Amino acid sequence: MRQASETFANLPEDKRQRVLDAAIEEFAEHGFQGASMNRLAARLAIAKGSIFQYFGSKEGLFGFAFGRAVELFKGPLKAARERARGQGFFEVLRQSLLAGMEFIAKHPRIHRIYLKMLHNEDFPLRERVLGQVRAASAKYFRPLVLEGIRRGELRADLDPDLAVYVLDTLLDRFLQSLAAAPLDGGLGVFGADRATVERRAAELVEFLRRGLSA
Amino acid sequence: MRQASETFANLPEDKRQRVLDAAIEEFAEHGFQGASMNRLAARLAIAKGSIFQYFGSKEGLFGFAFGRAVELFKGPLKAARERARGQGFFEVLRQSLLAGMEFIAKHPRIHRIYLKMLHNEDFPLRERVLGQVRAASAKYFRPLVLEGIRRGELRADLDPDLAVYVLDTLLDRFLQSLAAAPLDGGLGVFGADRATVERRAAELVEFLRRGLSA
DNA sequence: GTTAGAAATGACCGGGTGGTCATTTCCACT
DNA sequence: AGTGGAAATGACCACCCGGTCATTTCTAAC
Repeated sequence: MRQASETFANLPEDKRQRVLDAAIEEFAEHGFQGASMNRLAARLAIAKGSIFQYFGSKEGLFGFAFGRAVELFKGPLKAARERARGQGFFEVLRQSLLAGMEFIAKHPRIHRIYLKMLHNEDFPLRERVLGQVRAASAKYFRPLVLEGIRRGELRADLDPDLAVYVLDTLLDRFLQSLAAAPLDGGLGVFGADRATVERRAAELVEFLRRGLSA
Repeated sequence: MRQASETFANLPEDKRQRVLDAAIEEFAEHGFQGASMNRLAARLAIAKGSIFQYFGSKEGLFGFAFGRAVELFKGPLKAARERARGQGFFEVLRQSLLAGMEFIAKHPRIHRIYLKMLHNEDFPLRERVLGQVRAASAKYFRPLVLEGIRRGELRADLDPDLAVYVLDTLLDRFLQSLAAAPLDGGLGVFGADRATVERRAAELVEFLRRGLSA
């Protein structure tokens, strides 16, 4: 996370929050390149000069606002693993999906920025942020898979690399389906109510448990 | 596909191709919003006015160039299905992955535009193009799954909707991994040589065939 | 009421944007 | 060589961008 000026640090808490919220919204709607500092200032009904006084530049604002936002992601995932402790591989999987859903439901704009960042090369910090996300995912799933094999829940000759990749892929894309209609496929989870999505998540996990082949 | 002016239609074939190629490259590198008509004109070493004479607007250019590009996608997929005819569900799957790889290897910039379009709302024709892609995917996979069940290759109680979704997800994302390092996971296919990628593709299909559970 | 320092302001800057159009260049046909 | 219409041109337009900074406004201590 980049640092903001002392001026910003001295601001009252609610104003700071208002500014960061509006910034996240602007970046979520328009991406980094498309975001407009003029529009942001107008939205906030404060002078553009103030924003530059706080963060120095558009890039500085993004770094600060997004850096603060990703901090929010760490809690829920740990909680999910706690919740499902000792209930087996596939239950941990299901709980992780639910945790992801919950985070997205609570912070949809952060997720949208992440999605835009995936294929938009001109976001600042892109390499670092995406690298961290992927590394965190691998660090999360790999022990899970190894433990699953050890306990006999998963096939002994499973390729862990491939298994981690498939899990990461399916879960990440399932969460993408919640936010982007074209990725929904025939699943019907885009914009669906919570119960429907939870049911589909459980079905997906069940699907993985049973495998494909006859 | 939008239409270009008669002026453009009258141009010699090689110049038309040069213009469209450069346009695809510009959009692939910078997205729709970020693409610059000035830069494009400079690249082509022709006057900006000419481009506007041909296509009327930036949006018109994109519609025409991209519309022509997606036409190229239809052939290889049909060929893949032909090639694997009668060799079973999973062989068709493998051949389809190879066809996707081949297309991306031959037209990487078209694929990049598609990827950018996934999460960038301001592309013209976005809804229509992405909807068509998803529909084509479903239309391709669904009979494959149903046939697989009928022939006893796939579990009889498989949920076809979910199966189609998983196949679409995994294959699409595998192809994304070829083009975007952060999506590679631990797989090692980003930027890898053809043999490596083919091996990984075969492993992925094998993984699907055998399933996860013990 | 005065004052000092922090915070807010918005006119202004250079530069890039998509788009226009009067003018020039080109070329095939007589 | 002359000519008519198609094609190419690039100066120009209004607008918006990220960023600057001299000036004004606010606030709190005395």
